Amino acid sequence: MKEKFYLTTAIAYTSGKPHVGNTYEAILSDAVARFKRRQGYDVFFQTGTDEHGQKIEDKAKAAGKSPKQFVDEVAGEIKRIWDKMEVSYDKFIRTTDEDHVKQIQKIFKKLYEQGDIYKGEYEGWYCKPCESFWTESQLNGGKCPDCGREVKKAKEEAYFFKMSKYADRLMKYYDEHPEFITPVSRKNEMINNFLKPGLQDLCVSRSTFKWGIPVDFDDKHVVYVWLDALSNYITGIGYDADGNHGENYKKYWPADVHIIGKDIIRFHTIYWPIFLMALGEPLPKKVYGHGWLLQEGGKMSKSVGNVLYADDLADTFGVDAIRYYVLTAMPMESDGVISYESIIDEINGNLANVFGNLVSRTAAMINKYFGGSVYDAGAFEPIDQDLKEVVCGAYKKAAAKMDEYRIADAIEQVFTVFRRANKYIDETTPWILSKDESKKDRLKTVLYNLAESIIIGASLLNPFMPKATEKAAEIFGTKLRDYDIIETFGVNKEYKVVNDAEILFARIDKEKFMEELNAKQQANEQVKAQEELIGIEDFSKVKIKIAKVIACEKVEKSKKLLKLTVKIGDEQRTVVSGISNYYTPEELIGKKLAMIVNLKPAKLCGIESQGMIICAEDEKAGVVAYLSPEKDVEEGSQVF
RNA sequence: GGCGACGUAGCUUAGUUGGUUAGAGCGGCCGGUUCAUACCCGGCAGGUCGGCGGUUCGACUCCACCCGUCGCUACCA
Repeated sequence: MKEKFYLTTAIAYTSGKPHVGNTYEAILSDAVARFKRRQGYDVFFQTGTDEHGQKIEDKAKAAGKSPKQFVDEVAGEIKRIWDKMEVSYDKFIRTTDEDHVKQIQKIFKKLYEQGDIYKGEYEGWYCKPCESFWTESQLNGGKCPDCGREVKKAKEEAYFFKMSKYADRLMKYYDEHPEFITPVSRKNEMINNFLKPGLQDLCVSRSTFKWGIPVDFDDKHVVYVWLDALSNYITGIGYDADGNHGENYKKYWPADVHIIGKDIIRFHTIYWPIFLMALGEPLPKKVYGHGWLLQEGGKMSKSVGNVLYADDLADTFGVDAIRYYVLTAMPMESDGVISYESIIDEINGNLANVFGNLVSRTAAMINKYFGGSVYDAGAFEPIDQDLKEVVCGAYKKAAAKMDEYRIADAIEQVFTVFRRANKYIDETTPWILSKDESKKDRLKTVLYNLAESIIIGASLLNPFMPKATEKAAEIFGTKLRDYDIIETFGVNKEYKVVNDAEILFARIDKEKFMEELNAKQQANEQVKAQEELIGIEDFSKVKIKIAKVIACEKVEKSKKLLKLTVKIGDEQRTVVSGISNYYTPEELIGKKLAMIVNLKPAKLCGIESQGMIICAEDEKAGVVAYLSPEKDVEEGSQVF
């Protein structure tokens, strides 16, 4: 009987369209799922969407839609992208699914009835106008982060989960399963920051917004989104809080791995295991926290309009190329970087030149010398041995890397097959053999060895690039192999190659591409600039005046802040500005600079800031510069 | 502030319990080849393994300190 393997992605939050970095996780997980299937595991791969919470309620409202309407649209978009990227999930769960909702209510009730959840009082900082509770760390200079007004300590009724009760058991689980948190460096963060100081009980209900799963015995409250979201891993495969589990649950739980982003490791390695302990269910075997795929030259930002989306990139470069790229761009323990130039370099280098061209030249020779048909004619030469060893040895090396979730390294191992095969062509020089009638069998054997190497390599590459590798197999008139026979050379007895093999990966003219891209972006910016035109009445709301800095010092408690005392006409004000990385206090004293004077005051590190220095930022060069009048003007002069 | 990680060739990076000439890919330079998507193959470039000490017969790999970069520091997901 096949061994089971259950893996999941984190479910994607439906607050907006996922960028390529979010999509990376689905592709990564898919690569693992496909590799495991080739290895013969009975794989269940679950992904989906997390659709509740205040943020979504707010976003929907802003878009003039009902929350359900809103999440239907976004979830549809996410599913469409996953499908487009060939993510081969077995189940796509949505937290608005009826059976999920029902189970969450049952789970909440069960935990309440057994005393792990209790009713208490949530104490936080409350902003009355915004009707919002904030935590200490969310406050901005001691004030409401939304409106900047005063907040008050306030209490509200809420349900809490007794986290501390399970802390010792969790520690024990960490100790007994050293690979539970991967990379292990994250484990220390969890232990040192949370477990050692003592776990606080977690507030698991909300009553300040509605868009969530109602607590069925107390409908003022909705279930805290993380209890809702995390449980998808069991509800999606048929968990039942009453114990009448579905077949899939009995078969697949516990999960073999939860693949998640590094930002949510805490939820998956502390809260989730504790919820499971409380439910009396086994814990997942591993939580793998991957790094982030970042965009070159700073953050992706929707307002800047430089966000890369996987589906757009796939339209430009192809699904397989983007899958390959995002998988290889990620180092094991840190973040990866994505840029158009490096995508093109990878496509041209490894995909077109090494892999694609190998397929192309081999197919062409088989057609040219033998009319498209070739088999092992038995003309072995010692030089063949090394080729076969490299080709047949690649699986073990790649599989070892996959077991460590070092995907990029696994792919690198596969490429040694193609590199070795290219070298083999130079070593055996088929074009010279072809000129000697007596070497015909040798030539046939050489080309057969190449075809066989390509099929083995393509089979290994298949989990990462499903379509292109299948095409490669079609070119050689065969199918890709599962990994039980991947270490044997000579499985196929003969190859029949198609006549006009299509090019798997076209080379891209990088210079031309970048020029066209720049032209396109400039055009977009112009359009955008026009769209964002404002009237003079908008501008006149902002009062800018020239201020003279009469004193300046560093704010001790902070890294970035400077406290400035400025004179605007007869008035003296205190301003806090985050520019200490760019200016020393001495540099600023005596200077005249432009400042917004009618901004609502805000407390930063306990100091009230009564205005804002305006600065120009050159992100690329990392330069920040304040603006000052070109001629000397009296402080207090207005800027128009 | 507390805890932790990292800093290896122009770039991205491997380096397992310390041990002979520190590996690879990309880029660069030189040479070879023509089956192929101006591809492929070979060679070279020569990096004080962040800095300074220490332990050791011997350290990129262990310890201390310094410099730099980054992560986590709880109820927004």
